[in-house]
Amino acid sequence: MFIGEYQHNIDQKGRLAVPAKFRKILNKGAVVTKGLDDCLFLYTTEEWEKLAEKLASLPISKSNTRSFARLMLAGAMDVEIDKQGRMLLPDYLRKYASMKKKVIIAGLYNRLEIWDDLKWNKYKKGMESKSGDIAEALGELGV
Amino acid sequence: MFIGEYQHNIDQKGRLAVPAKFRKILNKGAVVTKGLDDCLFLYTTEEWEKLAEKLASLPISKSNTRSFARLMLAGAMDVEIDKQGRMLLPDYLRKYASMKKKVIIAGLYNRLEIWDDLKWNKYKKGMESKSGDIAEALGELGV
DNA sequence: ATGCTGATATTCACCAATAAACATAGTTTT
DNA sequence: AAAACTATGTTTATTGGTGAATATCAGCAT
Repeated sequence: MFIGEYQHNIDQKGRLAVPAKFRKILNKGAVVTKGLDDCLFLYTTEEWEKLAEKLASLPISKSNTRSFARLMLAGAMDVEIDKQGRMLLPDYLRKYASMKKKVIIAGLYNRLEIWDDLKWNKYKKGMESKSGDIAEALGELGV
Repeated sequence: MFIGEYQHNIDQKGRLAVPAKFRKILNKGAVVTKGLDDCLFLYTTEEWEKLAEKLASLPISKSNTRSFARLMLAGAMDVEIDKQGRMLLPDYLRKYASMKKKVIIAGLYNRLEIWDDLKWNKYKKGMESKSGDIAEALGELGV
């Protein structure tokens, strides 16, 4: 499904061109929402509905699951891909993820993540320095 | 499956010709990922799917599994073998493995590894001098 | 050796995707 | 109603990916 890392620009009107290879699948409908680590999550409508149900069924008694569900559910917005393959990112989401112009679109199998490019690169640097742990984790997954 | 060591060149557009004997099997689709020791891993789509499913099913609520999945999934890219037997390596992966032009393609049974030739030769030298220790370690594994 | 075959390397030309500027229609404001 | 603004759509230029053609090289057979 979604895979890879892509760099794209947001235009003056707040529109973002999605990588050409993902357009077909996203044309049926997509949902953007506030993600974790200051990025945005983008799901197909289908995937989103699965997730939304899970979120809605979380125990409302626990304060942290409650706020996590709120973040994702209340922050969500359905977006359309226009004829040129762009989607309009609402202002409040662009602000949430502190996006200026250059953004990174990252494929994470069942979702896309949209990052401000500076944040992405910082995050990645931090991660790659820990690659020793990764080797071990890979072992556990049977690679 | 994959076996042998081959030296190939990356062309101006970032394309790499894969050894002719592997084309047939890779034609169905392949995935390149960030490997260990600054090289790239190349899997058949089939092999990759197994891993990706596992990664995607990790809980997104935990910060370290989240970043691990990000690194592996976003770091991967699905590639196609064109009619001339070449595949396009995305910029960010070539940078990751610090590849210029000459690269080594090494068969490791269920995956291919792609190395910058300089790194490969350094690495190999280091290994060969340690081969005594390695032999002992193998003994412990019962080989 | 010579010529043949298949594989790799390199170059050029074309087409599709992206970025950016511009145009239009529909709303809101005064 | 006119001006300004917003959202959406269109056009163009540039970039980069894709395909085709040619050249080079190695292995093999005659």
